[in-house]
Amino acid sequence: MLIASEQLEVSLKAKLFRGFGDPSRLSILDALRDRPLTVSQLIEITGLTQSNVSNHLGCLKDCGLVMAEPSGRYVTYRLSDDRVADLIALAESLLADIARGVYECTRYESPTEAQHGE
Amino acid sequence: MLIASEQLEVSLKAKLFRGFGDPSRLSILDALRDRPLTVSQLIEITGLTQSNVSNHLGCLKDCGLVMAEPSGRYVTYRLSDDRVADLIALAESLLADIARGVYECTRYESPTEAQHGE
DNA sequence: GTATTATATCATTGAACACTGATATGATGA
DNA sequence: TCATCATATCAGTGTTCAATGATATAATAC
Repeated sequence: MLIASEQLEVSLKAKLFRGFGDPSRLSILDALRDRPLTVSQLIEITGLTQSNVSNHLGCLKDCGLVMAEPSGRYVTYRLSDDRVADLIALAESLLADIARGVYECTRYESPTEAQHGE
Repeated sequence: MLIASEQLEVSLKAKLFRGFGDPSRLSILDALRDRPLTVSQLIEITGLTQSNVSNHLGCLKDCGLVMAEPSGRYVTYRLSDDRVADLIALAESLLADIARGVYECTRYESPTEAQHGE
């Protein structure tokens, strides 16, 4: 049985993973792997709305996954640590081998979407 | 702007991360880092209910993160790939440096819990 | 056979949270 | 000053999904 301090650590780790666990946030992080980008650039690359991007960036910044650097009217965001990119790369590598399984992991989804599996 | 196939890949990656993004699932994966365990052992270690553990194991198995090995009345689970443990280890390493930020990433949480911030 | 143990499944419920739209802030230029 | 541009914030809404409780399955023991 886990003790309190362990639960807190697990909870923190889970929260960190959830930072990567949303398609919008992940596409933002993904874009920032190549180079730092302004909010406008992120909006164009991801195709998300301005407020949506801004909300997610706020979360990612609070979580320490990205850093903001304002200059004039623009704010440039970059990954705060190389390990953020490493985590995504490692996940990609893992995913390459288990993609089918993840794709079919639809037990919590709507019946309609679950039909996509083979 | 992301094209369809890229969105699908991002969506898959996000889903993979969400496998790690719940405290219950993460504590199960965490426990399995040391050694394979039966469902009963996981129930005892994590303190979760039987149906809860079983539900999460089902998801983790569908997603390819763990493997099940039935023997008699027992089912032993193990991590399906070393990179699953690697991902957790990398996240721990990253978390060690940005723990404060993640802890205070409360923008989507209740006002009471948000008070923890500085 | 019945009882018990180990695990899985399923429907329901409630909370977390992603998205939208409106508005606010803050910088630049006329 | 006012207008515009880039970004941030916030309230409202809808969806996702974790947790629970009940039930089902399947193996062992009696």
